[in-house]
Amino acid sequence: MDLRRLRYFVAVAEERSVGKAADRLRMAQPPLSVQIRKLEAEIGAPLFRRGTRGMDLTEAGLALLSRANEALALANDGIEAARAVAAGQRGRLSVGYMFVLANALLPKLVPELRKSLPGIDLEFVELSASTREAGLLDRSVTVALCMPAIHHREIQIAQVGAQRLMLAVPARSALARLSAVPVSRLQGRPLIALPHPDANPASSAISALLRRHQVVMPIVSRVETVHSALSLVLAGEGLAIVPACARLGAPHGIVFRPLRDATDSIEIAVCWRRDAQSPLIRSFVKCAEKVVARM
Amino acid sequence: MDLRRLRYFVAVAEERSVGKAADRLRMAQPPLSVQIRKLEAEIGAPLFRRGTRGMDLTEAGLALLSRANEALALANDGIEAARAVAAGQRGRLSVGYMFVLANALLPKLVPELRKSLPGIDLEFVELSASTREAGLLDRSVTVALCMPAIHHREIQIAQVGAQRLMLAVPARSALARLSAVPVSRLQGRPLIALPHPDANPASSAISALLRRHQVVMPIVSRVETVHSALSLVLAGEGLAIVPACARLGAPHGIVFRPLRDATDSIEIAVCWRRDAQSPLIRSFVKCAEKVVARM
DNA sequence: GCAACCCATACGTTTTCGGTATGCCTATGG
DNA sequence: CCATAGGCATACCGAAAACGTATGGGTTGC
Repeated sequence: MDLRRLRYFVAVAEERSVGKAADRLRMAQPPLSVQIRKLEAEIGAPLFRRGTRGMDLTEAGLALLSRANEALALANDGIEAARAVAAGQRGRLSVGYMFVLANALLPKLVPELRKSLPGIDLEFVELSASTREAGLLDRSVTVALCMPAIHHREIQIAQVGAQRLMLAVPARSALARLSAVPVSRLQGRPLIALPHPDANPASSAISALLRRHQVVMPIVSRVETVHSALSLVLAGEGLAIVPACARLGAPHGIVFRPLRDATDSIEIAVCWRRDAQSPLIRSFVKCAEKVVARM
Repeated sequence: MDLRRLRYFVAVAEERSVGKAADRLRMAQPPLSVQIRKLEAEIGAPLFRRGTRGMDLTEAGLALLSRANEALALANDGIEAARAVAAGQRGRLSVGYMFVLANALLPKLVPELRKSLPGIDLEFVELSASTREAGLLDRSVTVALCMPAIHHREIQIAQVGAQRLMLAVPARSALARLSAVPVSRLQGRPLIALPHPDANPASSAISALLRRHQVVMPIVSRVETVHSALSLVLAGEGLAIVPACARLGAPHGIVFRPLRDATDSIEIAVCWRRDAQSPLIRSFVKCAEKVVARM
């Protein structure tokens, strides 16, 4: 069953003439005549009545015509759809994000994406530090908004911005009275830490900052998310060093102070599988850059 | 755009492997690999991710897959439908009939057709003596139940029965008292005639009968249909010679009497275009014969 | 480090398709 | 009644596409 034959058949049926159809198809009349007869042979019944004034569909031919048209349309539609998806004009984009970025980014990012990527079905999935890598690798998300980036052989990164590190302290703490806290003042104070540096470079940025200032903070707890850290700060367990955007959505009773003499920051990055590189992802990165820039 | 390529594509997508798909398609692996790449070249984007453990659909491939499946199904469906129509297992049959036969035949014919031709859309169209031929020639009806048959170069005939000619007289007429009327008693009586013999052989059967008995009946009216003739008989305009089946549905006040010494009859025939010959028509003829036999 | 698996490439053979030339049939017109 | 024109079918040839076999390269797994 060849789609070309169906196309030829439709042309002949519509023109009611082999010659006219051959003209429309930019081919000679004899081979078209042959193809029509081959189609009839394949079906086992005549599709046309040959008259002296042209060809006329039989009932069997009429039965074939409508479906042949639909089949042709569907096949064309299929390749067009595939092209559109490949070009990033249509398709699905599953956006993973870390909760600490949600309040700061999503309210502006989502409308921006809907505007920049019309025709794309968007899905948003919250990722945790421990699942974000797997989510990309098993393709359950197409892109991930991470802080910091995921470093992995299969994963590509585009940094779209950065967040300064700030100190989170209880509002009634003595440190809260300072407009900016010198790093040296942290010496010996208990730290609520994010996952171990080996697994999470965010935490490693904090370690590097402390090490550079030769400050030691004993780790009293390790938590999975920034907001869990803030909860423990509020509970008086210790202090936390977190990206600035964590202020949004932070519980009452916590205040954020810049660290004097420290401009360290954590990168905000878009991450995706190398082999999933596509125009859609490029567009997403552009959107993310734009939104982060005016964050 | 070749349907074969789509079939190959679907096989590879389902088997997630060129080798397995080639096996299923009963072909070697290399040409299948080539065809897939040609399809990708035609679309302008990769449809599969090649891994070391086989092939995996990309988003573009996924977009194509569903429509490719539908297109394949439609194409198959189309050729199956065409075959079914050609075999008379599906399709449309437009049945023309003359009103004089309707009361006698249709109540039994319609259920018989629905039973014998399941899957066929039936349509019933009343034909007049003057339009029945055109109805067949322009294919607005597929078959025509006629009395008598249509004689035409393009039209084929199957006689399925015959109806004796009977005399139609007003109930209060003197002739109505006879159980059978000798043809000689018709001498000189006014006749309500059907269309001229040249155009209508039914009328010519009546002429032949009268001529054979050397009886002359002056023609007082010519009417289009048998039932119009009966109306004029009831009005006292004259007598009519009509097929026996005209009794069914005849107005009150008319009686029908056999003609003594005359066994003349008019054929009931199924007529159809020669070039529309089909299993469906053969089945229809069989049904008509069966129904007419027990009429 | 070798075997197994899987896809890609190369090349020769076969099938299929398209073009040209031509024939047959029917309608039309002088 | 013959001639012409229009339309489809057939025959033959050259070109393109597809298929099979042989083979290469990369990765996984024992």
